[in-house]
Amino acid sequence: MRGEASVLHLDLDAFFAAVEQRDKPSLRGKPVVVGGVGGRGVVSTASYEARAFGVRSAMSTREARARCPHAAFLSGRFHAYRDTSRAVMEVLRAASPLVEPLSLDEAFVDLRTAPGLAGHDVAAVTAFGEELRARVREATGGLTASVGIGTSKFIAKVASDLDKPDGLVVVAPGTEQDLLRPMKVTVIPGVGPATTERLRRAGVHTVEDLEGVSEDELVRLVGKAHGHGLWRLARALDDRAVEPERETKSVSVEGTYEDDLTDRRLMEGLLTRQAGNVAERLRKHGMSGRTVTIKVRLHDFTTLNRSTTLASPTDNAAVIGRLARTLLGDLDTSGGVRLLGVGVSGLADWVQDDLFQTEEGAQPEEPVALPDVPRRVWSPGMDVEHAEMGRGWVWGSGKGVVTVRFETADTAPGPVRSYAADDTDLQPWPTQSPEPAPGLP
DNA sequence: AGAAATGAGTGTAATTAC
DNA sequence: AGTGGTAATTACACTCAT
Repeated sequence: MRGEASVLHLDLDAFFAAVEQRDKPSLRGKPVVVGGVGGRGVVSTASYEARAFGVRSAMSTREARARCPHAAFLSGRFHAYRDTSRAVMEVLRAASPLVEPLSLDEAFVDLRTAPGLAGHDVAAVTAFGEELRARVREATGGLTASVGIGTSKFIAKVASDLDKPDGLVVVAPGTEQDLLRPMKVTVIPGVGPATTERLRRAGVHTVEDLEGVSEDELVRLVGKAHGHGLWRLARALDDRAVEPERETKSVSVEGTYEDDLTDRRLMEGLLTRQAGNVAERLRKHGMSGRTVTIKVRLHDFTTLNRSTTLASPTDNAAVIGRLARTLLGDLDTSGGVRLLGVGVSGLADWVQDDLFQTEEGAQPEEPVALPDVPRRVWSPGMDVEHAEMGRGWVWGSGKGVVTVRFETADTAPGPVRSYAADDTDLQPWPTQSPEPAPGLP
């Protein structure tokens, strides 16, 4: 808790959907839903137009389609989100070097280290925040951001939610408790459905109610660390620093399949492939880890984890894959499996250079057939280029036909054409293969 | 010798956030 | 036709060593 309002939280409004509307003029002002488009997908982000129909983040895409059938349903374009995010973070760092990104669309900025910010009175930080919002809009081709400024991370984050989209709220020092007391306990970070339910049973609904509960009682209700933390946050006590660098503690890959898996050989093949992806990412970071974990979600949504720890860290795909398959062997998957995942934790930021540790002399693994998960070649929303029509994006595909709308961020809404799915005049754009996952510089 | 306390390490599940 | 992917934190149970 600082004496002055010098923590800023910035949140881009409906980020993924806003990027799509920027790059697809025909979708501006229309409902847009970004997320998984398959039968088991969930909504990642809904534009405000879609929210008006009750579409929400984390809702199943099926339900979103029921509520807003005329929305554009797009799988994501993570390269575009990552590039846009990078531009935003650069703007923030130019304003103050101490920036803590929380995700692609959110960051804390420490205003104590902002050059060109004379004082931290409410008027000064308000002007600073507005200037920052303008620069973000400038740097992103028109995306809006909501900003909150306060005496701590907690307050800044609550504040950025108060007037979104496209708003700014500064919480004057000393007014924090008045702001929080009438709010529901769910405003407190770390209070999700489970904690809310426990507190509800104890008759605690608001922050003010929470303030009336002793620390001992809270610890009894929700556990030691959480209880202590809640007791403090209920009083707006928060001295967490803005941390620009946070080290990775685990790397994992998981996937949900369109149909439940029943074939053990197939599951092993998929785990093997995931192990390869994890190993590749570990090596890219120059890291290795000792603990290998698999995650299995059964047909009934029961989720299991199994892990094992090596004597020394590895980044070897074959080692990770073999351990993953062994761990799967302990489980009863006869009812079918909807999700499989592989992760490595206990990371060391160096690579063990030990010949005995490598798989040099090992027998080649029995190659596992990978009846691959059908990869959607033309996913809705993806960028394409046509030999004659130029750049556009995939509206939809099926039955061997792809429908494309030809427009970009800099054009007017463009025409729609359909092609055979195997038409070589139509190519993904940009030509290089898409980025696997967001995360790394 | 044996019991008890302590702390590190491991494995699993639960919870949360974004 | 019901629920994503990645990561962090914590609780709790156990084992092992001292």
